[in-house]
Amino acid sequence: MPVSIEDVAQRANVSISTVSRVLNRRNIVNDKTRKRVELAIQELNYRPNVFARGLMLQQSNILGLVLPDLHGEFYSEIIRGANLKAHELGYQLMVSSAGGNHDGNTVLSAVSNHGLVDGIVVMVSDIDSKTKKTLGQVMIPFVVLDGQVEGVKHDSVVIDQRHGAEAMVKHLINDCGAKRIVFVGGLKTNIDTIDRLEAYKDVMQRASLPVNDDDVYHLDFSYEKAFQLASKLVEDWADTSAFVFAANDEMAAGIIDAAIEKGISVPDQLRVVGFDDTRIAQMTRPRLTTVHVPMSSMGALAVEVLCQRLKDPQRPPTKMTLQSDLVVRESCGSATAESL
Amino acid sequence: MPVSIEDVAQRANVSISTVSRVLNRRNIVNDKTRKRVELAIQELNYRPNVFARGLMLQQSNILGLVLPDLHGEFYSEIIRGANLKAHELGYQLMVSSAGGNHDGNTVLSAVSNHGLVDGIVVMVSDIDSKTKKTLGQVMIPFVVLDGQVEGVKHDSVVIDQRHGAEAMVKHLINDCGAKRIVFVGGLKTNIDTIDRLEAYKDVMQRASLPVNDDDVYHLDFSYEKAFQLASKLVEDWADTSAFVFAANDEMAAGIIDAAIEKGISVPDQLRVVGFDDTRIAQMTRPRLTTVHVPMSSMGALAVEVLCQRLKDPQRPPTKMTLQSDLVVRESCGSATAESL
DNA sequence: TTATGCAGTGAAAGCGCTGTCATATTCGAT
DNA sequence: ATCGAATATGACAGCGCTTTCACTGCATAA
Repeated sequence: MPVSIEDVAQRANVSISTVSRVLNRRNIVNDKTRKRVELAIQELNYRPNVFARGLMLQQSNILGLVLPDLHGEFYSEIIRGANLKAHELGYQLMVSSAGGNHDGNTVLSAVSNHGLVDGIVVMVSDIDSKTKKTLGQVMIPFVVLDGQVEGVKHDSVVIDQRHGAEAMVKHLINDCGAKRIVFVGGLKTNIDTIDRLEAYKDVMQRASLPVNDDDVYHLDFSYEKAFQLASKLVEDWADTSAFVFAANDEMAAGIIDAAIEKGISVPDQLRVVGFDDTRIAQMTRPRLTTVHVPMSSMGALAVEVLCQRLKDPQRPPTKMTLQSDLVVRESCGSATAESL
Repeated sequence: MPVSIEDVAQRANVSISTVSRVLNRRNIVNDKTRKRVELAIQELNYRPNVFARGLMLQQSNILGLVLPDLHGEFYSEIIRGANLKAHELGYQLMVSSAGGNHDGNTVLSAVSNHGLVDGIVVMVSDIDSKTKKTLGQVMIPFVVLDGQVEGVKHDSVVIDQRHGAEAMVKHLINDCGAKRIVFVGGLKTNIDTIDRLEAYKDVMQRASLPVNDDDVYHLDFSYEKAFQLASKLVEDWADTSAFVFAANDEMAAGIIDAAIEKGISVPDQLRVVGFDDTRIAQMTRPRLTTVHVPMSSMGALAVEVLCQRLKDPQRPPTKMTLQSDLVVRESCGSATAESL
């Protein structure tokens, strides 16, 4: 049933070599012959077999995208950006989640060493994940999204989280008059959490404000956990005029909702800010002051860098940095709220 | 650099046939020989080349997932469910968006006719999309998610939207005392919109309530559009005690926010309900009464059905139906709100 | 003894393609 | 007429694998 290059050759009355030449636009094929071949291709609706081609060329035009998880808007946007750019550059995208109940390594090494994909974009959000070790063994080009892997040469695309995080904390202190800021992060080993927490501590110290370890919480980025935590603590926070800096928008939303449930008004009695600037940030009331992270750009840029490496394997490792920016809305009680 | 079956054969001192036999666990290989081969495989960290294998076997263990769009939590959850199930069954998933500025057909036919994927799951949300026509030409097994394609035999996984939609409208009328319900849908040609609108009209008529065409709006499922529309109409709606039935949660959220902005209280002065039961539904205040659609199950089930078809190409076309259920929260003003 | 069967293995034929090399044709210049 | 170069095409090897078929021993049956 599947039509092969042989069929096309027969119909066009040429050899398969000529058909191949037409397909690959390599050497010049006589105009008339080319027309004939192209017609045959069209009539038979012929598509070159990817496997045969891959076998010869040792490449597939498929890129792998391995994320820690597929849950939520954050990853969804990365996928979207990556997918768009991949197609733009003539590649297909294969998405995998390293997490879940599956062993990330399995997936990763399966995908990469199979020779199926030409290169991969990996997001490593956990500081000592096994994924990192596995990456050391990966024989194909890969770019690390939002992280670094020691001892292995690779390209990377990172977000300058510090910039946004620092701007946020400064804003809370200088413009909103914060004296106490509670930090609600993700897991202790999570790279993003670490970066954001450090920025928070730095700015606090520079502003001569105390950094109380009791004011640092490590959850799992989920709405529910944040809601639960806040349900217990929100009254105390409000009483002490504390600000809450959540490491993502979802947790910020959970905290706001917990506050509302306790009859505490945000931002009048409690100020809460988030991180990421997902659409959630615009859906909470009050809308979230947050740090904008260009998620789909991350995906797109990572794919782009990967493709460049594929084109030129010799180029020195690149590290691209994307900026994160403070977005001021209402949840921090600041006067300078942007309009919708 | 890449180690081939040849290398393994040499190291184990056997022919490649034997190595292949060990790999495929087909004919019985002598225990001792097998051990030797397995050792060699391990020592060399050998992985069969996917292309060579695909070329012989005419199959790749890759499944395609083609969605109308990759934006938002709805699709993200489908991907997640599909991905998990695919890995569970030993397949890789390739995700494509038919939408965007890319021609869905191109992607679809490229993916399918290339012979790269063994089968595809396609979501066709537009009633007369070109995708449908393209599907007619697809030569590999495919399952349609949330739709039907006339004239072509295929499996499908659908959501019984009517059930949920009817339950919703009945609830609004019977339990909440709605006399006028405004319907805010997606595009006129969108399958889901059509289903939900029909259910809405049916129930309205059966309840002897007027269905005013002016009360039916067609937007694009986005928060922003819904917000804009509601900003103009929300006061009129509130004055006439209208209920708003939005065809997804995002639009419902936009409408609620527009109302709040105009100083109209939800659910006291205006009642708004959504559809899908994405996480957004729990993040709005008041939380959304909505219809739960099992998104990740959709993805998983579609993959499962596809794999069954792959195993048994002869089996008659299946149509699996997933249920949608009313979830009552606060935004409809009903007394029977569930707790968080 | 010769025939028969069977477990275990190797040789070799492709799968559909690309790319190298050889061959055929044409044309301008000797 | 003869040659060289340029142009256009075909024959064929080989990518790494699976699978068929043939072959080798060795045990059992006739």
